[in-house]
Amino acid sequence: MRAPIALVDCNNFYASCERVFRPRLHGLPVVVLSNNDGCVIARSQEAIDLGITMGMPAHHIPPETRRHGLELCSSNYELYGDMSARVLATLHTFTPLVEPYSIDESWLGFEGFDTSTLAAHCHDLRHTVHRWTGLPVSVGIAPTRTLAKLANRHAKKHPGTGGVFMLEGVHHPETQALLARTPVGDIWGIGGRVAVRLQALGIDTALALAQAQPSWLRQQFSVVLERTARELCGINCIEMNDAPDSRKMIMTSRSFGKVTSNRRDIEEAVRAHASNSALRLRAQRSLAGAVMVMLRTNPHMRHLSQDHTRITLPLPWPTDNTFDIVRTAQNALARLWKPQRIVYQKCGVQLMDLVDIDGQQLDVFQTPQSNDERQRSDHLMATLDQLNARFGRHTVTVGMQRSDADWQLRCAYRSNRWTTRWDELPGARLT
DNA sequence: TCTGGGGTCCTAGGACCC
DNA sequence: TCTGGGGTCCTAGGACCC
Repeated sequence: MRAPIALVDCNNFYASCERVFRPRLHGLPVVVLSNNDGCVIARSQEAIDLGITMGMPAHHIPPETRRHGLELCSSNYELYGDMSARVLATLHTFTPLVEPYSIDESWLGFEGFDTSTLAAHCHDLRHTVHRWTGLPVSVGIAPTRTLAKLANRHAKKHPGTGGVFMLEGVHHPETQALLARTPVGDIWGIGGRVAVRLQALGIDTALALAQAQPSWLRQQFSVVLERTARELCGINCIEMNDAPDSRKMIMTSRSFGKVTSNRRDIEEAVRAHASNSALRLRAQRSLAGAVMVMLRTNPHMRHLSQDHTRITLPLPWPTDNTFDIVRTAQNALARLWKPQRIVYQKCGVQLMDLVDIDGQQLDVFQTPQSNDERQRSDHLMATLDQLNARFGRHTVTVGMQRSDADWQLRCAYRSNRWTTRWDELPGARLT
């Protein structure tokens, strides 16, 4: 087969991260909750076995699971992000072609590798990642990404594989058998809606989808499904891209710790989200052309009046300046604000029309910013970022942003940020 | 009391133009 | 009776992913 693709995926990533520095959690059911301790977003195998499902609201977790030693964790993205970077660094020692896909998954390319020893190479990779980071991973190897996803699931499900599974050629009986066993809804790229429609047409396994006429799939569904079907046949439709493009939009949104109709609180949250989006914008060296502010009530509280509203305002010129972005976001909020008392649950600030900082182009209607202004702004932002990096994220903020306000997230069960904070480093006792 | 956040891509349909 | 047609751009919404 042509140069295969591997998918490396950390097993139960967030739950596994929680265990690395707290060995007593091994063997216990561990659950990681979303922001605001809202719902379940990760589970250890023991928690899965207790029937705790993905997305289950925290207050629906059956109380009897506590008897089994259930450990609840608030999400600790600082820890997960750092652990993810360690895994990535390890992967780079095994192949130059590494394309991060999500916080816990990467695609690996093996151009020029000897395929007869590739599986052994990946077993070595798996052991090394575990030794260097403490995290268990699974590896699926196949001619296309869609097949690598299937191979990875197989590796994870069957301990006999030792955590690494390489799909032989597409026409190999073993591959055909795997496709025949895979429900169509378990294929990467096929969600609930499309799965139901496919099943109604009698296509209920990966094998049936692979055997369907691509042009018919395109006509009945979309080019996306057509590509998926081709990938199942071993035809690569998604090229490797190890230099990921920068983001096309940047969004920061959070639920409030407590629902609120207090305008001052919401203004404060909007300032914080706008500042955070601007920081991420500078990190990827882009400028934004517009700001969108979104405000939403709690859709689960049907007895209260509902409001889901947003507005987009242009920035005076493409900018990464926190002050300009915060000011525009505040103006947007003022325009959105309704005089009736509405209880809001969430707000967000999205930066749009992003352009590369080095290749920016002005719109005919935009006021150019003088070089002088531009330099002053760059200098100010660099100083702001340095202070916040050195002394903590909230050292210098635009307007008031209290860290203990009601709108701030709840996170009652957060573990230490073991690897990124001096005052939270793990300790060892010598006996 | 209590139900996440951040992305991408595709498509349909409206506005507008000639 | 009978009211063009085709291209492009933009936006909103759907679907999916982790």
